[in-house]
Amino acid sequence: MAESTHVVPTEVKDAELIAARRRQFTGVALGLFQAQGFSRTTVREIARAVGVSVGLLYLYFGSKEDILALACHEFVERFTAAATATADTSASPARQLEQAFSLLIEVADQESNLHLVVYREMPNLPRTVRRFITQQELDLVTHFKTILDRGVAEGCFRPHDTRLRAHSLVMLGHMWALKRWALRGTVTTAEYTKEQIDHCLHGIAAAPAANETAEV
Amino acid sequence: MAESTHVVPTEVKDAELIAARRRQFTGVALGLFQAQGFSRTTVREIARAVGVSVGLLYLYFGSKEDILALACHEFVERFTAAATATADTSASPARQLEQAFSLLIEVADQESNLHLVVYREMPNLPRTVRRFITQQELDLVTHFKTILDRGVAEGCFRPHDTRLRAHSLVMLGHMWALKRWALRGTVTTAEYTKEQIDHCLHGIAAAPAANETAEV
Amino acid sequence: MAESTHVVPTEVKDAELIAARRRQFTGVALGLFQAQGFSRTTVREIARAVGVSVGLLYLYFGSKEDILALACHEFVERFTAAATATADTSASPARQLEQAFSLLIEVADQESNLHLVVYREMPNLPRTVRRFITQQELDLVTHFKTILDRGVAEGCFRPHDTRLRAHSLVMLGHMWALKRWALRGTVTTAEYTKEQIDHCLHGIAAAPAANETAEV
Amino acid sequence: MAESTHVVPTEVKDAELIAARRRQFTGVALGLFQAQGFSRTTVREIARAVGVSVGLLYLYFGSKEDILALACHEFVERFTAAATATADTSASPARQLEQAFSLLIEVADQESNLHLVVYREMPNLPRTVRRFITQQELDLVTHFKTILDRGVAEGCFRPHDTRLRAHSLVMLGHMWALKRWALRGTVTTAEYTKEQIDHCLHGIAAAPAANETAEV
DNA sequence: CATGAATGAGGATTCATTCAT
DNA sequence: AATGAATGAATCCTCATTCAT
Repeated sequence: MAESTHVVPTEVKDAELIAARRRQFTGVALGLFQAQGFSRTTVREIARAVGVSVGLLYLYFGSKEDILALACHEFVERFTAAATATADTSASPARQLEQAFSLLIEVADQESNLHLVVYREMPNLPRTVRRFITQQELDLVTHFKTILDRGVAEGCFRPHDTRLRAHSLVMLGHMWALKRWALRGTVTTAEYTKEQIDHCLHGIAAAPAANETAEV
Repeated sequence: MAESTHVVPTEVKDAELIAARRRQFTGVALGLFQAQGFSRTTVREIARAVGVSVGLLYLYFGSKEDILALACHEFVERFTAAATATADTSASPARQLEQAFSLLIEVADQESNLHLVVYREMPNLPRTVRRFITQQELDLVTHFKTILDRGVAEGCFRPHDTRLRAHSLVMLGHMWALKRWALRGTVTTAEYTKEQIDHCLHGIAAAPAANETAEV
Repeated sequence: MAESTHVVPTEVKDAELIAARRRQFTGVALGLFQAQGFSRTTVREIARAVGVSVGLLYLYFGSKEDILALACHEFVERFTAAATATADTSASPARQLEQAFSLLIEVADQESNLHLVVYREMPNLPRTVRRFITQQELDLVTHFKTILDRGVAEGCFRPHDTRLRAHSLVMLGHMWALKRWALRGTVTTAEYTKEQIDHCLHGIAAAPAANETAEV
Repeated sequence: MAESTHVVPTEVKDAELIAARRRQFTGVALGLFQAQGFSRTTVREIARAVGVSVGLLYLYFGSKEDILALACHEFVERFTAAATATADTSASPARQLEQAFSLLIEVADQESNLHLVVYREMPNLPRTVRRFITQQELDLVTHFKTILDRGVAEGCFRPHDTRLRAHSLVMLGHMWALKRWALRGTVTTAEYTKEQIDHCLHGIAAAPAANETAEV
C-alpha cells in the first residue's frame, strides 16, 4: 500500500480545516481540468469557480501542480478503495470474479470523466504521485489476481498467467471509461460486465474447444 | 475510411517540399511532445531540435497546435495502416486472429512512446483530427470484427458480440503500449500475444466449468 | 451626445482605482504615441514610462489598441468639453463668435501635440471610438452653428450655409494644431484669432470688389 | 522648389525600367496603405498585390519605409503640380482666386483617399521626404498668396495677412478630403467652391458690410 | 533580372506567484 | 485567514530582410 497522504507545505494551521478546504478545492479543480485540460485552466479560474481569492488558494497549495497532484491523489485513492471493496468470499471464484468486475465497472461508470483526467495528466504529476497511482493500480490488479489464484487453486480455473489476466481485466475496466465514445449507447454496464466475464471464462472457441475441454 | 490528408494552408509553394519538411518536423516534434508533454514544449525547442529557425516552422504550420495535429494525424494513419495489413486469408480464423493480433502488438511495440502521446494529447487536438483518429480506431476494430465474424460463420467461433470482442482486442493491443511500465520485463511480445489469443479462444474456465456453463 | 464612457472589461474590481489608473496610463501613453507613433511604441515602453509592470497594464486594458482607444476617447471628450464652454449669451453674435473661436484656439494650443495623435491614429481605432470622436466633432460644429444661426436670425449675419461655415471654423481651429509647423513663430494665438474672425465677418473684398460681385 | 527625385540606392541598372517599375509599385502600395494603414500592410502583401516576388521589391526599394517614402513623394508631387497649374492671368484676381480654389478642390476630390494616407503616415516618413512635402505645401500656399498679393496690389482686395489667408484657403482645400465624412452628400464640389470663395471675399457680416458696399 | 525559402530579432499577451493590507 | 493588486519571466507568433539558385 502506498502512503495515503501527499505532504504539501502549508501556511494554514488548523488541520481539519485544511483537509476540508483542500477536498473542496480539488473537487472543483478536477472538474475544470477535465473540461479544459490542466494547462489551459488558470489558477484564477479555479479560485473563481471555488469562490475564493487567488491568494487563499496559495495558502492551501504550494503551486498549481500541487492542486493537480492532490486532486489526482484523492480521486485515485477513492476510486481504488471503492473498486476493491471486499466481495462475498463464500461465493464461487467465478461468481466472485463477476462481482468484482461488476463493481469495477460501476465505479468506473460514475465519474468516468475524472477518470480520464488522471490518465491524461499523469505526465504533469510529480514522480511521487505517479508512483502512488501506479501502486494503487497494482493493488487493484492484485485484488483480481487473488480471486483468480484462488480459482486456480480450487480447480475452477485452468492454470494460467493470473497476473496478466488480472491486468487485462483491470484494463477492460478502464476501457469502460476510455472508450466511452464507442461503447455508450450500444451496451449497458450490466451487459458489458456479463459479456466480458462470460468471455473471460469460456473464450470464443466453439465446438472443437468444447471437445477439447471434454477430452481433458 | 477517413480522408488521409489534413489540409493546412501554407506560405510555401513547392508541394513536395511541404510534405517532406512537414514529415521531418512532425517526427521531431512528436518526440519532444512525448518527452515533455505538449504544453511544456516550446516552439523554439522544436525549431532548435529540427535545426531550423522558428520562422520557418510557421511557414509549414499555422500554429503550435497545428504541429501537434499533423503529427498525431500522420502517426495514427501510419499506425493503423501497419496494423491492418491484410493477413493470410487461407488460414483458419483462429490463426488469422492470432496473426492480426500479433501484428498489432508488434506495431504497438515499436513507437509505443509516440502511441502514448496521441492518447494524452487528444483533448488538445482540433475536432477534425480527433474525429479522424477515432475513425481510424474504428477501422482497426472493423478489421478484427471481420475475422471474428468469419469465424462465427464458419462455425469455428461461438456466436457472440463480435463488435465488443473486437474492441476489447484492440484495447488489449493498446494495453501493450499503455501498460508498458507493468508489462515490460515480465512478458515478451510473443508471450503476450500467445497468452491473450489463447485466452480469447478458450477462456479460463477449467473442464468442469464447461459443464457449469452447459447447466446454465 | 455620444455616451461618455467607453466600456472595457477589467480584472481589477475597485472602480475608483480603475478610473484613476486608466487616466494616469492613457496620459503617459498618449505622449509616447505622439512622439513615436502608435505602432512604434511598445507596450513595455508604456509600462516603463508609467513606472509599472507590463502585466499591470493588462489588468486595466484589454490590449494595446485599447490603450489608444481610451486615450483618444478621453482626450477628445476633454477637448470638446473645454472648447464648447458656454459663452456670454448677452454679447452680440459677432462677439460671441469671437469668444468661441478664441476659446477653441486656446484649447487647441495647449496639448496641440496630442491633438495630432488623434488625427493620425484614427484608423487604428475601433469603430465605436471613431464614431464617438466624429460625434464630438459634430457637437463642436453645432456649437458654432448655433451662434451663427442666432446672428442670422438677429440680422447681424447675412443668410448663408451656417453648417458649412461652422465646419470651416472648426477646421480653422484644428489648423492651429495641424499647421503648427507653418504658423508657429509668425502669429500668436491672439493674432490668429483676430485675423480669422475679422476675415470671417468681412471677407477680403475691398470696396470696389463689391460692385464687381454685384455685376456678376 | 524642392528636389523632385528622392534618391534610393538600387541594384537595378536600367534607369527607365526603374522609374516605370517604381511607379507601378508605389501606386499599388499606396492603395494598400490607405486601406489598412502602413504598419498593418506587409511587404509580402504588396508583392502579392503587384504580382511580383518579395525579392524583386527589394531590388527597387531599400526598405518598406522607402516604398512609403517614394509613394508619398510621388503623390504629393503630382498633387501639387496639378493644383498649381497656372491660371488665366488676364482674369480679375477674384476670378483667379476662384479658379485656383476650384482646381484645388477638383484635384483633392480625386484620390482624396490617398491624400489622407499622406496626412496619416507623415510621422513614418524620413525627414527628407517630410521636408519635401511641407515644401510642396508651401509652394501651394505661395501659389495662392501670389494671387492674393496681386489682388491687394490692384486694389481689389483689402490689405490683409495674405500669407495666413493663403494657408487658410489651402487648409479649406484639404478639408474637402479630410472632412469627406461630414461633407459628402451635403454639398457638391461646385457648391463647396462657390460658398468658400464667396465667403472669402465678403465674409458673413450683414447690414454694416452691405451698407459699406452700397456706399461705394 | 527574378524567385521564394529561410532567418531571427522583436513584440503583444498570459499567468503563476507574491505580498501589502 | 483572506484579499486582490502587482509582478515579470516566459511564450507564441509576425514580418522585414537576405541570399542561394
